[in-house]
Amino acid sequence: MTSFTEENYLKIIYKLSAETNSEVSTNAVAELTLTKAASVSDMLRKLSEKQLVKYQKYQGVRLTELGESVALKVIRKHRLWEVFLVEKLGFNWDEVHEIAEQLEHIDSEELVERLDEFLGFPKFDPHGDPIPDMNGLMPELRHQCLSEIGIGQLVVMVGVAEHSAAFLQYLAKIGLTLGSQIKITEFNEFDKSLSVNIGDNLSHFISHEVAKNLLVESFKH
Amino acid sequence: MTSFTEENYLKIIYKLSAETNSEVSTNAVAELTLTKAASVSDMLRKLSEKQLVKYQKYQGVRLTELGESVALKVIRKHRLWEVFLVEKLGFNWDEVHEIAEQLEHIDSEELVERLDEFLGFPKFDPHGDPIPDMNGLMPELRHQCLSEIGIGQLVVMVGVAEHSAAFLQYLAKIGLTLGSQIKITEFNEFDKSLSVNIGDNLSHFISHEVAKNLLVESFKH
DNA sequence: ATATTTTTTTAGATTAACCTAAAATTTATT
DNA sequence: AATAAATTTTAGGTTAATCTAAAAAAATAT
Repeated sequence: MTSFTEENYLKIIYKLSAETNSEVSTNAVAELTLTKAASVSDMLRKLSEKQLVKYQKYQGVRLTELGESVALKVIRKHRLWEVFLVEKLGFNWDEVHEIAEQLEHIDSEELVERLDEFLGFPKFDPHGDPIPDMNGLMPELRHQCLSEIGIGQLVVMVGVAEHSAAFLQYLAKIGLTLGSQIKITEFNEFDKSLSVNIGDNLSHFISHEVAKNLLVESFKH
Repeated sequence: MTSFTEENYLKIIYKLSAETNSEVSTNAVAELTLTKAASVSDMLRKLSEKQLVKYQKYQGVRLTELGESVALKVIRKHRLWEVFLVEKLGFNWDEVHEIAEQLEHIDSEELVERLDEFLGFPKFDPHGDPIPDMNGLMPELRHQCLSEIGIGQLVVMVGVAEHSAAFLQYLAKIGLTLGSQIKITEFNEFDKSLSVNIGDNLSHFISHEVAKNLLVESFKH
């Protein structure tokens, strides 16, 4: 029904319009699909014919309900496979993206639902990203960026807003993983950098750039 | 390096030449790839340029060492994923083929080796087919067809020579699975049909057609 | 040994997904 | 508001994998 390539376009349009909450530009799609704008134009016309997107020439694109449900199914598969790779096969969280990019296109509803059950119906993937259910419903999120948290507050790391292997490896190196407890001990006005306690003892310096990409929730005992 | 399609051709050429132990004909390949002979000719020329097969026009095709190693890697992945689907996700043995046909093309050595370990380094898939190791080495086989076994001998079912869902479901229905103990109690000359005891009690009629497709080993206590 | 049939290959098209270069449209700047 | 700049689309081409129809080679039968 939908090809590997079409699914990638839908997934990327979904992500871009989730960020901006409005029409997505041809160039933005071209950048993430690693193709040229001309190719994107072609594909948008085709996806539009298939009722997967709403597309007006020169006016950007957005997903239809149908397109969104396809995108969410791909995202569901991607995140479930990431859980499998980390929880069952012992991969690190910075090693699973490329493999999941392939696995997300395996076409079998039965497989997805059995995998979900096998994994214990996880609500979040190894990066803290929410896993939509079979109807495309996302678990509720109430995270904030670490950069928005005040001094003294105790929070728990629940996700990352940036997924590059380099960033993920850096976090692992300084002892930050999902579930880590963080308390801000110092805030430096001039560069917005932070000093934090990670867990009980480790004290660490965290740049604003990093803090912006750390998703946290207030600690619940 | 090798495309999805190329891998399928190599896999099919491997299977056909394992059966006949000689050059494989264009038509035979066309039948299994569900394409036309003309398409196969094209692809064989291409695979030949890539040193994956040895191909002389009008003289059939066989795999090179390189081609065989690619084919064996695909077969390894197919069979490991089948074990995963049955052992971990609870699929029946007649439901896994199509899904494994997709999973076998996922490209990650690391994934295959970790999956192998996760599954406990199985030597056979859910149909009793041998799983080549990472170097393409197959576990040794010493099975016979049930049709070659004499009256009174106690054997264990270790595989099937036919993989259709219909056949597999039939076996499940009469209580035959890998590991079943079988003793032939009667042989009927005129149609070569058998009466057998399955396990301790079940007595069953088995046609020659079915017996030919049941792989057994003599029972070891 | 020649003729017929079958198999295989070549020639020429098609489709999906991409490309470059040129044209059209929108956005930004004076 | 008119022009310049940026973005987007169209036009025309390429590649991988397929097809049909016709030609060539091999196998079979008289």
